[in-house]
Amino acid sequence: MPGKKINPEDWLTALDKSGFRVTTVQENLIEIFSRSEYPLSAEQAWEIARETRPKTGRATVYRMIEKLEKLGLLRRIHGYQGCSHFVPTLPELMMLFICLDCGRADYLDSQPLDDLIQQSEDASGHRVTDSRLQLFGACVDCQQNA
Amino acid sequence: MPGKKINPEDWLTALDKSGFRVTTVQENLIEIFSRSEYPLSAEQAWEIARETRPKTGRATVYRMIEKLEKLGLLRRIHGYQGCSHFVPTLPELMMLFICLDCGRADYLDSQPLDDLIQQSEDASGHRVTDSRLQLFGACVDCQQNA
DNA sequence: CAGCCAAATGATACATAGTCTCATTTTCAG
DNA sequence: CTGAAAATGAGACTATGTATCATTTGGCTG
Repeated sequence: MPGKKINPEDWLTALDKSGFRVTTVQENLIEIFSRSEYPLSAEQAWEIARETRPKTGRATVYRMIEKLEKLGLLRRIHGYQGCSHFVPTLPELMMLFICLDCGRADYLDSQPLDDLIQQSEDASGHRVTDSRLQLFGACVDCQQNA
Repeated sequence: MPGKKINPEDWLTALDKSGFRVTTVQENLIEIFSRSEYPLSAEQAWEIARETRPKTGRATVYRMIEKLEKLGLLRRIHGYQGCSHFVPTLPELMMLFICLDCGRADYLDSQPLDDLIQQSEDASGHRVTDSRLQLFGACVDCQQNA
């Protein structure tokens, strides 16, 4: 379902270019986030990280997430229940669909959202500088298996 | 800016009709939520509640919010930073704009959002059962004062 | 390649947000 | 008015996230 792939190498390059040091912890965490088909919470990422590097500290994971978010590589999403899960940012602006059955995230074309925002700005007079849209429901696969 | 008003009496009636008991704590909290122009967090509501009823318990506020949410009177929104603020639900479906300067919430017509969702369903094949959209930026008033 | 310094890390204390429990109080039907 | 059920308040507890600081690490310098 994800369709789009992220290359961990690119993330490490981006870190390096931004003046940050490239460490083994970071390689590990980047690997985890970029490979996951599901939005991960910080705690989930920490758990997975300790499978291969048991001494990984909790704070490191949070710091890393913050860093990746600032670099625009990771994007915070607001799940149906929880509020802090993360998915890799795609080069194109996209909006997210989350399947309530299998939990997977699917990226959708955001052009319609851009149009909607434009429309709302015109109608209300407010200036919109940021937006959060997430759609929830049953994905194509889960509809068939139901 | 809010434009729409909520009548506390209606909320109490709704509680009563649903078989819940009507208490003074609830009256107080309903008053607080229905009067506020700003989305309130549970902690904020608790703080305000204790101004007039110092002994109000924290758990009571959380329980009350849960109840009002289940009755569809209160709606959880995801602020720009925080993730759990609440606004009164309006009879019509509406989407929210939050001003990043003054913090106020404005309700916008949600028809365009319905159309967008329909469009996304058709394009992706997923079935959308719920959505969260919030717009952030500068409201009309704050743009003028800038 | 050895040494140095700043960045990154891990451990842990702390902070914040929210839940659970239970004894006491309140509501309201009879 | 009275009793049962619901609601409440106090505080212990959990989960999630942040701050501090001594130690380790990466990678540049000579």
